Amino acid sequence: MPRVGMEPIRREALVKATIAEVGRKGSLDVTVAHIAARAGVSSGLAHHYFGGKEDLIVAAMRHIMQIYGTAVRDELRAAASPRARAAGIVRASFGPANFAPEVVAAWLSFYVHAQSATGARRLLGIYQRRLVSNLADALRPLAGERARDLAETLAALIDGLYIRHALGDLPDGAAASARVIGVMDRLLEAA
Amino acid sequence: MPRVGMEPIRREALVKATIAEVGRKGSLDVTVAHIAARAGVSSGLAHHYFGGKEDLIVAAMRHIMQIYGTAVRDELRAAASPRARAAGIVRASFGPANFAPEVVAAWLSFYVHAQSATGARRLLGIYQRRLVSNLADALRPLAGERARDLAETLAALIDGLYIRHALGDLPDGAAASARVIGVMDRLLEAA
Amino acid sequence: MPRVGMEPIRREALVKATIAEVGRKGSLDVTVAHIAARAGVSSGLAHHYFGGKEDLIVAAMRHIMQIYGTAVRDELRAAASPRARAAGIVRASFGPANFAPEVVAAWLSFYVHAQSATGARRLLGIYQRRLVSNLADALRPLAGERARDLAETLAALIDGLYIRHALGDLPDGAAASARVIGVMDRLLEAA
Amino acid sequence: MPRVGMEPIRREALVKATIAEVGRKGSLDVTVAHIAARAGVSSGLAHHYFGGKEDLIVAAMRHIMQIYGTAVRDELRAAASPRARAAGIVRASFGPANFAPEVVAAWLSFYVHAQSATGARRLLGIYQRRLVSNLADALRPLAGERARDLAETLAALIDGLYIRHALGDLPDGAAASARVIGVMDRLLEAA
DNA sequence: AATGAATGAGGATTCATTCAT
DNA sequence: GATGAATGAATCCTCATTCAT
Repeated sequence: MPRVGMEPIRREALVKATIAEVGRKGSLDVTVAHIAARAGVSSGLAHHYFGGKEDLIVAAMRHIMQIYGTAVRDELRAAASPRARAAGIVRASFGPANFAPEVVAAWLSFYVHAQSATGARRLLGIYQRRLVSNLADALRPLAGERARDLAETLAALIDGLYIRHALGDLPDGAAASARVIGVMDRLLEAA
Repeated sequence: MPRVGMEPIRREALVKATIAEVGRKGSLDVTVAHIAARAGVSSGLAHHYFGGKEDLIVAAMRHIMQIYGTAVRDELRAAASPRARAAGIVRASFGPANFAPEVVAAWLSFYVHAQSATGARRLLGIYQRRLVSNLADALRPLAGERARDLAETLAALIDGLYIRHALGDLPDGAAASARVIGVMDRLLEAA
Repeated sequence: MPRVGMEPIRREALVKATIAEVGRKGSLDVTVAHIAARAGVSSGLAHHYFGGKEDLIVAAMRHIMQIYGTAVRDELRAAASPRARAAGIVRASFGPANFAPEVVAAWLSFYVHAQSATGARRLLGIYQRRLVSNLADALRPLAGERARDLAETLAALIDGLYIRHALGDLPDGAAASARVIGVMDRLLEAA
Repeated sequence: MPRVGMEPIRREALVKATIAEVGRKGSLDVTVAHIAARAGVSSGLAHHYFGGKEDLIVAAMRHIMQIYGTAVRDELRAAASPRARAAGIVRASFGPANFAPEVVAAWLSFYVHAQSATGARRLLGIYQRRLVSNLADALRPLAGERARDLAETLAALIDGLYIRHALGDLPDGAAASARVIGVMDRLLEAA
């Protein structure tokens, strides 16, 4: 029963279904048919709106990154000091929206996918550079020219905790945040 | 022309071909036929020896982990102090055998695969726990009961640098080692 | 913005778009969506007016045949002698309206389609019989009872030159006409 | 039940099944599954041996052309005079192997396909040029420098009669041959 | 009159796996 | 010990067609 103005609704439903499906399966070996079914539409519609599976994947990545970007912005807005800004970025990385098991699983799948797909790689590169430069900007007042180096270390640590979370290791986002912030504090003191 | 005693030779060739192929492609979307061709045998033989693709994948993971295990043991044998032992483990992680681009790419693929395949997950769990306990053991004389926590942090940092390397970020293994060891030293001082 | 009296306009636009699209592609593997887009309407409208793709194809064939029929009538009207009448029919076959590359490509596609579609076959049969009887009528004063046979030969020759034109062989319509008329003259003399 | 040395047998069976299927349907809208079923194998095998549908089509064209080429060679070998050579080529074109309804239908489909597929077009170009030059060579002793022109006319006439046969017009190959040879004779006299 | 949302059947293609030799 | 012939399930994608608005 076609109604007008459905496009944005369908697109969003499909993107969310993609993330959910990839997250549940823990890999990109997911069929368009399943995604479409989960979104409550036919597989044909997924192709109609996105052109193909790859585009759907990329759209899902973009969506996940947008969620993360929003979380970062919210944390930054609420932060009063440089340290609070850095800590906020870390907390955003492990916030509920980002650190839900299926989202983490999807993230990890996208990382691997980026190794072979150009579009995905570009997208991920943007995210990674932004994470590092956000962190470096926040740390500059505290660490000066060491800020960049510190930011890179923290970014890597965040990614590493993500991986381990995806494989079922770590307890929760709060613990992960605390660990990264703890390391940050000690590395700042060590200067 | 079949000859006797070929089994171990074929098995190794297939395992190495699997790693090479997965590393080159950057994903497990690799055909048994390609792997077999690279190993110079028929695809039927791969099944004959390994039972199926999944088992071949697991064997390849095991092989990569053995290489890593050997590198760690070599480093530990040569180390004189607790700090040298910890640093050795880190260096083993980023040594040439482990940090070759295709090996890193394969590692990452295996990580994702472990999200959905039980056998792979179990194997990876063993590796991760061993890495952490190796590190913790080495650090105990220096950090006491904080050793475990520190080891977990360093393990996550190592994994994070791996990921970023896989996506083309970091320069080389030496730099990665230096970064981790630097963080380790400062965290030890901070106590 | 729907307006009244649009039907004939839409129909013609769709028919012309069909010919153009089939001609461009060189086959009936053309989507209704493409045709509709070229005609500046939605694909739904094409079905609304024609019922289905097949009917659209048949309408396009009919249109092409009408163009040809008009060209023949014009030539016949201007012809003074029997020979001029026959030559006129030939010239009409290779006139600009019929011998444009895309029209020739469409013709050929329709020929093949007629092998499997009844409606198309019937339509094409009408055209072929008319071509032959037009030619035979024109030639009767010159060739008597041999007229029919001669007409069949010339009709086949015309079709053959069409095919070769469609595949990029022949220079232009004038040369094709000249060739057929030359053959005709010699066959008439040979009596 | 795999046996060794099946490849040539399967290839031929698939090629013949392709011609039969295309001929029966009168178009290239034929599924690989149907072709494979007719050849008594799975659809996967068709891809295994030919790579894809298009390659299968091209192989079928090549096969049809080889049959024709053989028929021409046989006729030429048996011909004593220039005229007999030319007549032989014509007869080969309408011989039983070439003029069977399904073969003619396949030919016509290939003609159309050649409009859009490069490989098919190239192949058909070779056939067409060979037909013309074979004819021209045969006619040279009789028609001198008019041989080429005459050959082109006869080639077009042959193609035209093929089309009309495909659409159910003409009685049989003998009649078609007689018509072409008759035209040839009269055009030769007319010099 | 016209749209475009939506479907779903159908088809090419890939590939792990099996098995006779 | 080794091959490669063969299968068939699985999946992506296309597209004619329908229908509510």
